Amino acid sequence: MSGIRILVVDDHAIVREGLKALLELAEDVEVVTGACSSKECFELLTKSTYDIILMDLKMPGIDGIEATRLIKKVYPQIKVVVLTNYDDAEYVLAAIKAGSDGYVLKDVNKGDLIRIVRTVVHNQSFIDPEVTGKVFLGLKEGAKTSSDRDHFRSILSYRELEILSHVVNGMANKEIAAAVCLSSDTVKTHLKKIYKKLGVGSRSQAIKIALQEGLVHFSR
Amino acid sequence: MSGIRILVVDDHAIVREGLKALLELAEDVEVVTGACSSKECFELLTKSTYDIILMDLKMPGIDGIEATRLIKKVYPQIKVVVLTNYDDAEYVLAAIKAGSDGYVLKDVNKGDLIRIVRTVVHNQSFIDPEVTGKVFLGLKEGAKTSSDRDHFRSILSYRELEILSHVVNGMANKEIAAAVCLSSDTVKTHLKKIYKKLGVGSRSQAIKIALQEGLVHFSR
DNA sequence: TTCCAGCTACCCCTTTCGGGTGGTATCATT
DNA sequence: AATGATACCACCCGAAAGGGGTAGCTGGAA
Repeated sequence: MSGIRILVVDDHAIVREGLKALLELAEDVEVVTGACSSKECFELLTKSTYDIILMDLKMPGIDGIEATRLIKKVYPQIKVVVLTNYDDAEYVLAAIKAGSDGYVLKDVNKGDLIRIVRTVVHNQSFIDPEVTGKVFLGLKEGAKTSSDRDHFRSILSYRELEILSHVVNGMANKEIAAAVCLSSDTVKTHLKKIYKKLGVGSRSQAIKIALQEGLVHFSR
Repeated sequence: MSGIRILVVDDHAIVREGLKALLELAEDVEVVTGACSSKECFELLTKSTYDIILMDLKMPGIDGIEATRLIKKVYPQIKVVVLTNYDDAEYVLAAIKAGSDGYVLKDVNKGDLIRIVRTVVHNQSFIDPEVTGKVFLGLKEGAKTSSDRDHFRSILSYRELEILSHVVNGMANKEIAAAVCLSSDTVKTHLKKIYKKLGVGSRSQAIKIALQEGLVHFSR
């Protein structure tokens, strides 16, 4: 049988060429072609056929999600694996809804990547374990365009967010108490709840989550 | 004459392996090694020597600017080329101030990349034409840029930055001690110095400064 | 009505942090 | 030989933070 025909779509030449070099090390890979944009990708698809497409998300013009949707509409038999830096539930869900057959973070190692390509070509979809947790969280909260951010927003009360924002901005409990006119004991009580809700055990971990999820921001 | 010894520092295996595959196509390239972090980069530098380092900017822990500055401090003869997606004047300027010998965007094509490597190794610095315009613009816009950042960067030692990055990522002193193989008393000593240098009095304030000034980043 | 979530405040107790001081060792520079 | 910067370790002490629990007060939902 002939090998796997792969098309790499990424606006960075280094990633394209790098992936090409890597994937062609595998003996069952027949041809790897690169496209620098969704547009070029479509042009190539009219000229030749491929078994699988590795698709970047962030690209000038039509992005990877949109491109995936269009490809699966016209060529449903071609597998599309999204290969990206972003692990937000939003992106993963969007990619899946767009019909992609896989979602892999760019920090995958090369052996895994080749295995994943083979897996997907054999009609099994694949989602990077790094992101599955986030996806399930997002799905549980409403199966809409929900993200972790919405999740945490909905479980932290206004008062808690207020206090959390002061914590993020480097204030001590006593200072927070003065700022919001509470006893510092009450601030501590709120913080205990915040930590429990965020699943952390310290101020600095709470700060990390709060900033990563965009719950609060630095106030200059 | 022996070939050019290259070290690639990037947290993405694909980029590392890709660059390696690409660069080794050149006949005058002797060895290309990959490092996934600034930390690993420093470790490799103690074991072997390189002519040139291709350095990513955005990395967990100590970032590329910081790493460049520390490398040029200890090994001024090694060339450092920043290889990144970002074309902001700020980054370019920071890279230059940190002592880098080149600044190249990741969408460079492979032929150019190899030529640039040779150019830099022969003591000529190189800035991607794509970004030079922006830099001049940025310079004209106002020399106000981020002098604070440069200030802090230059006064924190490698060890201090390493510990600070763990703090930012939510670790307690005891955990940091275990992670970097120190006594927790030593970690505390370092932290006291860090606070003094940053002009803060607590962990959370240090986190805020560190993130705002871009001294360290979250590691996923 | 009852029930619950949110907000407030206090208790006790342990661990962690931060400041201060002291010391040793290394290395490059002076 | 001396100096300064860096890294390392140790002790003390008081302050801050964190974990547990209890409890009164609201207002809205079941």
